[in-house]
Amino acid sequence: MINITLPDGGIKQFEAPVSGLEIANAISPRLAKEVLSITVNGEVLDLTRKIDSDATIKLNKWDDQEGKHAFWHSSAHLLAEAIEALYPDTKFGIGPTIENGFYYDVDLPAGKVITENDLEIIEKKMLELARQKNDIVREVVSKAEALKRFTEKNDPYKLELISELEDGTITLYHQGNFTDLCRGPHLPNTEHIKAIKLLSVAGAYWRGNEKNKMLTRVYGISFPKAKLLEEYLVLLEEAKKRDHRKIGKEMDLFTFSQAVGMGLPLWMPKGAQLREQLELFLKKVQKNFGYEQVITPHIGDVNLYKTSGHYEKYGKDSFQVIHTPQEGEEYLLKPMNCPHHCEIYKARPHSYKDLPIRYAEFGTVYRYEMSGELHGLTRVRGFTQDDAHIFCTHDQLKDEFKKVIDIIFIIFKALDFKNFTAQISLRDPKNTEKYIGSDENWEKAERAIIEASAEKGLITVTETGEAAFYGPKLDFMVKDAVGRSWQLGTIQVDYNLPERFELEYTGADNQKHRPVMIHRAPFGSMERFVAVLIEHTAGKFPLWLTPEQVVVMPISEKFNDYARKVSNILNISDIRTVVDDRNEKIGRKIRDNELKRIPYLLIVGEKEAESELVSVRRQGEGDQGTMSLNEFADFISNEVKQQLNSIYK
RNA sequence: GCUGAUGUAGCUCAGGGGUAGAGCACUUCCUUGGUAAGGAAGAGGUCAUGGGUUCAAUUCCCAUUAUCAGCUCCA
Repeated sequence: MINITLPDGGIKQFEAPVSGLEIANAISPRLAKEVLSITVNGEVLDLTRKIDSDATIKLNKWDDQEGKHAFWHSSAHLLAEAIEALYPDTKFGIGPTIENGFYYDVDLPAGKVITENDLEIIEKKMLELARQKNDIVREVVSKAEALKRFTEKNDPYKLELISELEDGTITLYHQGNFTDLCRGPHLPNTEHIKAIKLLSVAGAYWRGNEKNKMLTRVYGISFPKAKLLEEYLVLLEEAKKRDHRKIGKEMDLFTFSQAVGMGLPLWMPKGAQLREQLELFLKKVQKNFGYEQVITPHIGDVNLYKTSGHYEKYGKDSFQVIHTPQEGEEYLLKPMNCPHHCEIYKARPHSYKDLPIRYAEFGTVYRYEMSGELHGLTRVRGFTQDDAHIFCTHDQLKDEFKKVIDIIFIIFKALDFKNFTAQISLRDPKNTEKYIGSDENWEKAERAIIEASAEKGLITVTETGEAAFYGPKLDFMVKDAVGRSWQLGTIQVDYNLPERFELEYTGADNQKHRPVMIHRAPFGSMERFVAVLIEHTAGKFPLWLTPEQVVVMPISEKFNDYARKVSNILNISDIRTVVDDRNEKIGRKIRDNELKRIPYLLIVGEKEAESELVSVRRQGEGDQGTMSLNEFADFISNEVKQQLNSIYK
């Protein structure tokens, strides 16, 4: 007899060996039907694996990540089985699970392609195979045996994978006529897979290397119940409606023009208004934190970027140099603001008493992203960073770092970004020659970042070897509507540029010292930030950001003058208004869908015009009553203030 | 950059080898006088661009270009 400890601490005794499925059955037959995998002493295993000694277990169902994992992994095998049946002689790469679903990389026989239209056929085949209720059987094989089997199948990808595995650790999984090299775990039987949707098909390089052959990758998702699939598809549809490209078009925020060039966004009046509000907000915060605004040009002498080292690293792969009538004179569109700010720092001598110095600029930069990388506003070729560079002493580094984290917190709070990931990127200690700067400085900087993050209560993930070559960094990632992760805020410590630009300050000891530089951009870039903001809010911005807060609507053209007067008076109080001229021959009529995005509607007619009043309606909430202009101005300012005050708490 | 898909009115899309279609938006007129509206008429297109096949191409073929999905990349 062996003791099996359950998650609630209860212990059950079984005759060894016992399988997960048998344990589940002993608890309840219904559980046995729902359970998908088993965690035994922390290791996730097939339900059919025999346990032969005391163990702590957890039975994983659909709601458990481990359960979904096994489910989707088996679904990937089912996909491969279906493809093999429909396209004989296909060679198989890998077929893992992903956050939502699974994919399989396949190398189709010459001349065959899978297009979106074929997905439905493959889906049907998968369901047909699932209904055969085949057991999924695990087999342990020697390396020699594995190599032999896949040599027979003539599958170069699996052979490559096997050749890298250690003998004794190799397992195969069989279901029906299909066999795959796989570590598992899997479902006991394909019958659990009841609903399948193949989502897309795309190319993917074998092992992610662009020098390798491009395989066909089929993405899919599967569920134990049809209803769950329906719900997921609805969720996907909802996410698509929040796409910033769609909303940006609907709300007239920004556009792209082929005549201007790809990846070069054009901000329309309302988008510019939104962006301006964000900029004003950050400028105000930064002012409180002791930043000074600077302004630098969009181009710089090529030699500036040779000094900074950027030209050498990226010159060939970026926008090319700008020539002038003067022979030999060459300029570059600026790909970053740092060198310019270094030159500002350098323009005057500095005392340790002046530090830290914080130069901020909404600096527009140009980077030649590869054409396939461009994506709405999230990845563009010309964008504005909310950039700032802090020049400080080593001793001030940690404190400055913490202050930058504070700014990022303020912004994320202001816009209700709760689901962000903070990632600390450190250098690879085994490969220190890749990085510049002394070991001592690196250790100091890394410690400063780690401690500053910890002291700020930030939950971080740490990536070793992901640091920039000039210093460690802390990045803030936020997900868009469909779950793609984008880097927004970034804080980077830099030892490289102060060195290259020979930046100095005079210390208390009357000696020259080198300052440390912090690059930081809380939004990351205005473009990407606005994109993510749109997807988070689905275009319903907080009142303080809304491009148009109030629409004034006269009930007839007789009251147009009064409507315009109302608008002007409110504008003086910084309330962004627009007049609906629907009853006048000249002027702009506010479109219905436009109207629905404006929070307040002021109706003005005879009663209002006589005693300088407005009738207020709040979008979605109906009549708010009649009030004087001053009352309304206070009313709306209070709402804005409330929103902003809650940010600082 | 790679693989695949797509490009028809301002927007969302249908169509198809022989005068180019719808809904919404737009313009004008009418109605409506406390209203997040109603009716009628009108205007709007080198069917992404350039070649080819054809008596005839927006439609078929090729190339280019842009967009979309994914891969790769992201100072």
